[in-house]
Amino acid sequence: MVTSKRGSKDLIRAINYSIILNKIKEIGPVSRAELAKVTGLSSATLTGISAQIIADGLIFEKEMGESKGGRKPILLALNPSGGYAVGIKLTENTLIGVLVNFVGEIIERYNMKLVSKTPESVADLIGNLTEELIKRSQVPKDKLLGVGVGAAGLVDFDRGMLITSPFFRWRNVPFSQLVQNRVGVKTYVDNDVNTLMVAEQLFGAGQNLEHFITITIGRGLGMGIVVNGQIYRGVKSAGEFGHITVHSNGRQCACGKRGCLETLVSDEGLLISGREVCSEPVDSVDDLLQLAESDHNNAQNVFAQAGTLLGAQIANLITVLSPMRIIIGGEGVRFGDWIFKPMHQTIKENIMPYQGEATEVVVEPWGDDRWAVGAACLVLGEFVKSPLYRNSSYD
Amino acid sequence: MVTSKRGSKDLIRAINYSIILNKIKEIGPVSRAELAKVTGLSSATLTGISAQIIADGLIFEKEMGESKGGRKPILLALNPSGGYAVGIKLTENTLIGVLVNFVGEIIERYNMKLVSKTPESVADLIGNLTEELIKRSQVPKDKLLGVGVGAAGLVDFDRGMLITSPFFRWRNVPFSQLVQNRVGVKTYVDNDVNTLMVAEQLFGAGQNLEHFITITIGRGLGMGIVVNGQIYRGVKSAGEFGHITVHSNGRQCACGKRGCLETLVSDEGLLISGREVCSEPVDSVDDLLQLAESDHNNAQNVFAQAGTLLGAQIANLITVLSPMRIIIGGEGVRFGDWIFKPMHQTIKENIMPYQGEATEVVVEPWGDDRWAVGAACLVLGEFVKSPLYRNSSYD
DNA sequence: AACTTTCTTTATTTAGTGAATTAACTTATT
DNA sequence: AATAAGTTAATTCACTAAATAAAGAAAGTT
Repeated sequence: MVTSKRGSKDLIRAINYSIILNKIKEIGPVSRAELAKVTGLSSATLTGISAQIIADGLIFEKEMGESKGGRKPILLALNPSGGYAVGIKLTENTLIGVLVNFVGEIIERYNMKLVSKTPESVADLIGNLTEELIKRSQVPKDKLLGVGVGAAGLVDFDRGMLITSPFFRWRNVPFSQLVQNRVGVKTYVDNDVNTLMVAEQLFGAGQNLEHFITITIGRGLGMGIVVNGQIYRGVKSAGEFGHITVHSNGRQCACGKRGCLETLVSDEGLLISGREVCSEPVDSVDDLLQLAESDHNNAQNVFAQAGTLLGAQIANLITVLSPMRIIIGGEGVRFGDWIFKPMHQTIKENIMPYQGEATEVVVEPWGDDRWAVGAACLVLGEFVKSPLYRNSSYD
Repeated sequence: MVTSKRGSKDLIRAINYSIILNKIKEIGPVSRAELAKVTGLSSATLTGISAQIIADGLIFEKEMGESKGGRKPILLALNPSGGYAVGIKLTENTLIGVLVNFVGEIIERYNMKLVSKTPESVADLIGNLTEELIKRSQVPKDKLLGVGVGAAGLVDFDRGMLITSPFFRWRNVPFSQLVQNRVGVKTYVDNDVNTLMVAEQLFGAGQNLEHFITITIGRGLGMGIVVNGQIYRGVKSAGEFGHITVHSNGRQCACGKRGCLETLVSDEGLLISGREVCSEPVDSVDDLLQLAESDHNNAQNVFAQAGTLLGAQIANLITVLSPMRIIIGGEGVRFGDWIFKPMHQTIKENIMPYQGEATEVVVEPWGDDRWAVGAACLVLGEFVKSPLYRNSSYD
């Protein structure tokens, strides 16, 4: 009723191209014959389209398979060096950069300190960082498929606009355009949680899931939603999970409201709670974590209460959205059982008996370059995504 | 990444057929030339496909338009008598039936009392009701496009299964198949909130909205979600809004949990709350409503508190999902400002300053046959829906 | 009579398909 | 071991159908 991408030969091609590419990613290495079987396409079509994807460099004839009593199958697989993407996480003072290959493996890492914080100078520095990554990795420049940038704040992905940016006080900056002008390749900008989610979707715990949710715990409390294999963005930035109201007269939040979940479950929220109940000096959440691990009861309770609150809200999320999986990530993953044990317990107590059990809640191990890898996956995603969900046209 | 409907000539045709049919529904009566312009299809294609839709009886050449300095345009419009659908709402003791035309207008109404409550006898009675509706309306039988059934409880739409049914204690009943065998036309079964939502989507406040949410207040507290123009169902029945936990030690709910929103905001919830605070006899929510309207302070507070609770949860919903619109319907709409004024107030106080304002919350006027009309719209929706979102295949 | 706008017809292009063909094996038989 | 028969994989080819551009017909206005 809303979709209006019109049917054309190019669309057919693009759809089938994408189906085949995705199946190879999913079950490859795999023969053309097998692909024809699982996709329902004819073997003739498979010959044609696979030739095209090979010409595009995205897949290659990797090896011969075992014979099943006849000619040996030629197994097709994603070509790791078929293309590369640069991913950059924008933080308050630093650009964290990675260069990944077509299967999401990190080839090169490099960070740069921000000196000036105007949009132009940050875009320029991203250009420098991109060039540095390419130089160090010795990847041919024309194999760079694009640059992805992940940033905190409200982002209009389709227009590549940073609507608000907490660190820089920018407003409605057409950032992807700025970067694209500098680097000369297609550039995507998205909210950092969404970048992380795309990484999970392509190469992580979100693979082949129609619906899943990602929640990140760290400086803030973020959330991303995938519905029918595509990121759901709502009219204006869906997924502001951290700004759910849990206490109508709670702590003041930076968003302007009071009692947001984030004022209790986030680095700063935990820190404040910790200082309220600990007589020891608590300079950071890591201090608080240390206290908890050295058997400090009040510190443990701070994490436990945060976990309980988080669990209650996640349970409600499950009740309303019934996702296949909820993936928890972010720097806060290091709080471990102190927070996640009570969280799981509370989820269990608050979901519906039959309906809620269908959702799996997993805490993913965390690595510091995850944000940046996610940003790079924005680029890769555009190649793997179904054309129906893509912004770019093809006719 | 998930979608796998393969590209074929039939798919192109089906997509463009659907685009044109929808555009005519949206902006018709409209000329072929204008349709070509807004859809991006060639005029030749428009000639071909419009001829086909006319042959199918779904549109017709309604009238001539004004000349703009050349040949007068022939305006195409949906054909109200292009097809008819029967919609049935399953309640505890009664079948509420309507027959609607292709543009959703009610042609005939009829109800039947349930005598036996086995799946087979209910399916049989639906057959009788369908035949009665057709007889009375004098609609030619071959113009009946299908039968839609709306039921409370958990429904597996794709399989047409009633997983659980609160009124009848059925379990995993393949109900659409049972009815289809009896009536001989395509039959769809869905949760009643979803049927209502499809009606809003096709002919009501949800037209041309990519994302919106429907909330129904009545015997229960239901919710439906439309994302990208399609109903979002989750893994297991998304939208159990009534079973969000609001008080961890609250009232016992029929679902097995405690403190569900529904135990406070629903006919029964209001009734219990009313009895707790009113000395007068309160036999039904309508008694309570009467008391409120005759200036009974405690009764008014019962509604106000329910409205506040509801508003707080809707605000959180907006924060997380950022839908374009939230449509509130159901029998509870008659509580009017007693409940909706505090609801709106609380929503306002609890949404995020910038993000939340993008969502509009509307209370729709209620009619008793809405449920049944919605069920009929399940059938019509299958004709208007984009083939990409449809279950049925076409090759 | 000249111009416009709407709609249809015609020839062309192109993507998928089934059937036939070629390629490259394994297995049974002599 | 040599050969034939059978299998599976991949490609080639003729065919079909849907969109399209371009040309033409229809029906107006100026």
